[in-house]
Amino acid sequence: MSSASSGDDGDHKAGILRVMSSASSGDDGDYKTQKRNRSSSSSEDDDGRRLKYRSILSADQETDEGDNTGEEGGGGGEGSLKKGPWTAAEDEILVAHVKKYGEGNWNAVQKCTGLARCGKSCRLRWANHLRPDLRKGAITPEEERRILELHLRIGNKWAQMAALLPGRTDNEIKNFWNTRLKKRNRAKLPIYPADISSGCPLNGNQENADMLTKEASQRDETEDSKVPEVEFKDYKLNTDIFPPCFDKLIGSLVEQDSDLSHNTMFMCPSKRPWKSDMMYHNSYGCRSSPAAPAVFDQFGKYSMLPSPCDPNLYTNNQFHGYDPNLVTPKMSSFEPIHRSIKLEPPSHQYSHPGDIGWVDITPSPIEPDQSVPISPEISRFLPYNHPIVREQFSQSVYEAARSIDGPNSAETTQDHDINHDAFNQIPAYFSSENDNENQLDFAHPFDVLDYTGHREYKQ
DNA sequence: AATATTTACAACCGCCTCAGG
DNA sequence: GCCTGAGGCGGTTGTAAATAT
Repeated sequence: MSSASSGDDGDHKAGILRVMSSASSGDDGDYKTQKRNRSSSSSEDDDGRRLKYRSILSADQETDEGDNTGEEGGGGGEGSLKKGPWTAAEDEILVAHVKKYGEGNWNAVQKCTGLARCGKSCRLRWANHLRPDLRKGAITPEEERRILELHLRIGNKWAQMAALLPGRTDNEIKNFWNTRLKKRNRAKLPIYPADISSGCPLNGNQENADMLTKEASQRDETEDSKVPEVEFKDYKLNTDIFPPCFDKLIGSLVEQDSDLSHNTMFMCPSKRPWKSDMMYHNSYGCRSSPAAPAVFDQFGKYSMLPSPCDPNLYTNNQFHGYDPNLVTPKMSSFEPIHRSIKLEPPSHQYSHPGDIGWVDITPSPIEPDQSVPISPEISRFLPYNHPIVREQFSQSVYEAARSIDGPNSAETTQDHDINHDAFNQIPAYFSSENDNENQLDFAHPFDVLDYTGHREYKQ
């Protein structure tokens, strides 16, 4: 303990220095890491904080312990289940029980051991603290990046994130995220660093979540609890599908409007997955189809483009494209959300400003006679990465951008700094007929162009 | 030194899904 | 189809410690 505290001292100062310097640089800093390291270094096997917590609460705990022993004898009645911090003795009992009977059937713990804890509490205690495969200590920079990327993709799906971060618990990740969010909110920093927000698909997406679930289960099957480092790097636009300008485009959307990028647009809209839903809201609060086009190649798979929203949705400061039914004002106690939002199942409607009722935003089905950017016989059945398709698609995007910004601003496609309005014209794919998930991998870039009706490029 | 604020973390709560009867 | 219990998940709260003022 004494050695730990002397070590703490050094860390302490280093921590302060680092905080100070990082604060001025606007960086997140390692304050938390320092603090956590200190905490975890005080105890190898258990986290120091909990020990301190326990000792501080000793008076209370003593009586509890007494109650426990007395309870077993005195038989605490039904309703006398204990709450609050777990004691070492309770931990021992629970561990012994799990060793003997395995996980599950948590309600039996109380009956078998006399432990005055409800099944839920036992499960939580085991899962978050007693499991042997838990990874103690601070969240590493790699893990942090991973968390950011995952959150960007799937939102507040802590359990799914935990499945992809071996040794970390959903609670841990959630706490980490909330603290981080609060901090960055206060500092008026964007939630996601630019390199992540511009390189990752957007969250709140069921496909992403499902994909990650599969990923996690595959990881479970195949082993090893180490997250391959390669997954932390090189997130980039899938240029097999989209021209490089899209990278800028999406990045610029995130970056240019800090108000948009700050909180709202990436909040996960749903508390629960809706497995049966074929239509999903993306991070813009708009519905998307599972068959929406693949854009990014993270994890070697594809994610989704923003689904077709009314371009007007993006032009207002209030960002009306966000379905007010999707996020809750009680999202958290520290008000990370600035706008009126709530968590409810995805609606197939969105509230139009000024409208009392609801407006169905279901796009009209694409009419075959009007939506043929290029010969459908060719483009629609060519592979998405076919050179012809790529070339023509690239040209189409260029033309689309030109049509918005005018011919004078028509630099090269790659250099063109597509502005917010231009983004509104980004074609988004939508088809209620293409519900087959397999379609995802074959979503055709030109399908994307149909929706917005940019047909100038039609040859 | 005292007080206020921030941070990290554990634990609980309520809701949900699912399986079994 | 309904009910019930178990388990899972995400949101929230409470607390000590660390840090700032």
